[in-house]
Amino acid sequence: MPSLPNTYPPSSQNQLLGGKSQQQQQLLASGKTTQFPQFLFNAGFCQNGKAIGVTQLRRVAAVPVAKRVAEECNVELGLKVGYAIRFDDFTSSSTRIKYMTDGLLEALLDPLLSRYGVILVNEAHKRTVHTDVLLGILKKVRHTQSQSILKGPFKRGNTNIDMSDEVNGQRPNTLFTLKACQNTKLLPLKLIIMSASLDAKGFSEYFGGAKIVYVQGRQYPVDILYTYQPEQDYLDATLITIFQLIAIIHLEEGPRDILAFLAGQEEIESIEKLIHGHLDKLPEDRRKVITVPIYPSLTSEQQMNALKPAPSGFRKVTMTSVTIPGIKYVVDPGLVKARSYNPVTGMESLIIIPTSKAQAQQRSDSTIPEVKRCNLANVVLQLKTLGIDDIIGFDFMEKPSRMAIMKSLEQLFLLWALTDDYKLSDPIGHQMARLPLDPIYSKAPILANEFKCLEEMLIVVSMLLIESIFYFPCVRMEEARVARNSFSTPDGDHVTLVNSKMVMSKDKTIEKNLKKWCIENFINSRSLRHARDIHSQIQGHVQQMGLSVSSCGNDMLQFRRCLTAAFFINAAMRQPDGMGSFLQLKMQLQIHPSSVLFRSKPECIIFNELVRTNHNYVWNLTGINPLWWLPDYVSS
DNA sequence: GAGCACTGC
Repeated sequence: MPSLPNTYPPSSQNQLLGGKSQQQQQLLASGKTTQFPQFLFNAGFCQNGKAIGVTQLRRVAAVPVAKRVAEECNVELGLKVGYAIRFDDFTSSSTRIKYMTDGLLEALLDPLLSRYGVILVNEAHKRTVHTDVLLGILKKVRHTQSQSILKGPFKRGNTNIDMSDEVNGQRPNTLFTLKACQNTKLLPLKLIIMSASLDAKGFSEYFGGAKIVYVQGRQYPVDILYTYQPEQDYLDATLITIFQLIAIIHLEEGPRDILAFLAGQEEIESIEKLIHGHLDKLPEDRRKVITVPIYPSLTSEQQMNALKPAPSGFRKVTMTSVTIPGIKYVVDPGLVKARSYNPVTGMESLIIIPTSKAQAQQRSDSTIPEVKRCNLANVVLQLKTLGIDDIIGFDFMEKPSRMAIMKSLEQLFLLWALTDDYKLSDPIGHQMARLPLDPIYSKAPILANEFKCLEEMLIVVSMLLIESIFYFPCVRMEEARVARNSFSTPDGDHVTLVNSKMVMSKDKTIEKNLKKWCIENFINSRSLRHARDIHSQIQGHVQQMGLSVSSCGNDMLQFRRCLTAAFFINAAMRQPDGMGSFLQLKMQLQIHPSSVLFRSKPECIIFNELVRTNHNYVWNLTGINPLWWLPDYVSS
């Protein structure tokens, strides 16, 4: 182990990567998001009543950006400038600049996007699933349009921002209907793909050699210092760098906080111990350092406390796995934990990988697009809804593996969302596609409607979609366990979630002192808000679909049968040496210690989470009677 | 006997 610096100035041998914060990056990006659409509008791209569509990755970005542009244009929001995000459409027939989240597949309503003259795809380099699907659809729209335009009386547009042309020799589009545009007067849709320059070539090639325009961004002065080579023990290297920085900033005026990016709670707790271990060896006057851990499972109050300034004379070292604004020194070992999905086993695991920034700078390739590393069931369902049946033949910018596509088709088929010939089923497939959930969760309320336990299922689905509402601080673990046990039942985790339903129903006696009640019961109030939000959204949807939110009362046997029918894909039987699963999974599973069924020995279970960390752990599980699993039994 | 962090439809 290299020795820690005790003298000024410290050696620069072990400086790790320091970078600009996400907030700064957003500032850099804001000009093109707010100004560019206005330039296009002023240049006449909204003639003939056409609109400019601008995609955003996040709901929270779409709304304020639209507000700001409306202000700049001196118009009321919702008129010339508007936004559309799921559950919230703030546009009108006069809207000409429309901000929207990229997952909003407008093509559902209008396969040729004929209302739009220009579509700006923002932050395409992030390569979210939605971006990739959107690009594929836009390419298809362009192709379909060009086919009809070539036949029609209109010439192609030839302005200097035309960034897309069709690939020569592409086979004719047979999937998108041409009916909508036959005999109509169409000008070609302009596509502008905004991306970090490293990836521009890939997008250009995908759109048949589209023109690339480079825009110089305004840079914040950020010094980036690297280690000479990758560190074997990155925790140790991080520790050394933190103490080097403490030594440097001792001489400086102004803010003295240090932020260390770490991959997760475990690493944060380790480094905190290491820091204190080292501080104990230093002379009294150099021990004025406070350490502040921040990770997602802390409550928001604890996270807010962590952001308070350090006492005068103290240096503060914040160790985090989440982004925090206003920090001057950043130590970033460049590693994150990421979910990875194995389509063969259906297994997700948490792996530590280099951050995309480090990847992008060290090699010429960029991050693996999300579409190549996630469960595609939802993507396939959405594409089927758009009438795109040939998923294997869909022109993704980067194709997911055939195995991954087949696996999602199989899953959708098992959920009865697809018919025997892999077409969207009616009504189940169509109903499932209307719910903004992964297919396994969108099927659950539909089944629960038949089992007359939709009220219970809505609570469970909302709770399964969020981080747990039960909060377990290390120091008061036993008290927290007692609090959770007041809801728990030997039926399993799902029924335990149902038992906590009073927090969802906004019980008046609890609501009055909600904050106090949450603290006393070790409930994370932020998670609770999140769950309530999702609950009311899904409830609104299923009611619109005509399902009745009825309750099975105390009949938890009935509810467990329904859970079995909904989540039968994830079932496992107890083996002599632990939990071994059947169906497509052939691996040893263990019940996660956070489950109420940890230590109990159910014969047969269904579960919602399977993640490989130290073991293959399942959680959110319910013990079932294997007979319920049989198809005849489930459907009767 | 243990929990990566972000989104979106």
